[in-house]
Amino acid sequence: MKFGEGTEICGEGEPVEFVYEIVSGAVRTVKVLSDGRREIGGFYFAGDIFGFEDDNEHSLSAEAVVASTVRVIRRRRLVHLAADDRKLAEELLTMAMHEAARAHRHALMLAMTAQERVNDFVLEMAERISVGDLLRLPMSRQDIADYLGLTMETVSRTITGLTVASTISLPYSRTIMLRNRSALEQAMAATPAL
Amino acid sequence: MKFGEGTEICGEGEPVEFVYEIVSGAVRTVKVLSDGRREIGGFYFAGDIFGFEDDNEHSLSAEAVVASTVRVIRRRRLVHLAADDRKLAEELLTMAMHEAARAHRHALMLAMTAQERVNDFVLEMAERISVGDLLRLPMSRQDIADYLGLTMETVSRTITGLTVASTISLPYSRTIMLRNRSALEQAMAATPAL
DNA sequence: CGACGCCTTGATAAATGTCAAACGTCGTGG
DNA sequence: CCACGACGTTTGACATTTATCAAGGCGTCG
Repeated sequence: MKFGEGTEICGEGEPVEFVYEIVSGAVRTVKVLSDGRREIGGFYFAGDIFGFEDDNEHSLSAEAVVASTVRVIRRRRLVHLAADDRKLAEELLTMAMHEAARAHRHALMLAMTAQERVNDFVLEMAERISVGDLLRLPMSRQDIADYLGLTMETVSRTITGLTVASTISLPYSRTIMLRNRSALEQAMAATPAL
Repeated sequence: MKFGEGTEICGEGEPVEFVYEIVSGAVRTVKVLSDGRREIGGFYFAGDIFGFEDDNEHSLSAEAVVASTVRVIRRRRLVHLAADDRKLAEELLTMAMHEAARAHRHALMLAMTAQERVNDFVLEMAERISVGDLLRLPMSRQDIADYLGLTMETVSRTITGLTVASTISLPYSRTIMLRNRSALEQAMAATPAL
């Protein structure tokens, strides 16, 4: 199935009927609060699976960040298949644990400073969708801000700071050239304490 | 196995050899950054399972918040059993998805204001370990702060605010009487946007 | 060419963190 | 039994970070 930019793929509160695998494009999971604030739970790219939840309703809605094609699988069917296929069952478990790990990482990141969050974001995206040192972001500054729990302005200022420090360069606002990965990594205090 | 207060149950970076089920007590998962900041990934209580991760190493260490007894299970054994037991396999999957949901909720909470985080924390703990309207917290203010991404002082001030508003009362610093749950819930703007 | 949306930059305000001190509780020892 | 000391918590004054409000620039698409 295809979804245009900004289109809702599934809505918060809807029953979990399908699981989705992204063929191409990018998807964000979104929660909108009653006062208008918006939070993004995560971004998903080609090859990623989302919408696989245990509860009966989706806890977040999902929207296409850019025009995307998505493979839709019936949840019941998947669970049914897994009952007979040990390997598939293991894959599902692995996937769920990866999702948990990603959410945990997201949570830990949100407890850090704006600078660290942006650094972490750039590194995360670099791992997931960069081509060499070239990173093309499909999402807006507002999307990034809502994912990082910051404002668009703070994100923008922080990115500007990275270009000033020559850690990255920014040929277009959504294209990042990584010039100094170690500077990004090292600015992240995260270290296993001995 | 028994662990005394503050004891490490498993360390960050260690291989994932065991999975743990809490029989009694309380456990926190912890990450310490190189500059001394500490983050708490989650709290676990009697009946909860923790340490079930996919990667080869634990991403966080786990410590007993209070003296606790924990059942230790070999991870390999569990996976092996699940291969033959469809029901167990499903339970594991459900558990992993619940863990993911909890982490997602934690992340969304960290993007909110101090007031909302504390409200959410009180409600979460109320759901998990309160007896009626009486909530006895096993963890210190510092633990709460590290879980909420705030400072101890901010947590303390916010809790004081709740007592002033008669939303709760605080006979002892670690004992909370819930006087007005709806005030807590309503102060949380989280609503499915229509 | 013009208008619109997105991004950046600037000035100021609000929230939260930092540093420091006082308070209370609890356990210990006189 | 009371006094003391240690530790966790609360409170206060002030600093810093980030948000808010507002304006300007820049690129894109009609």
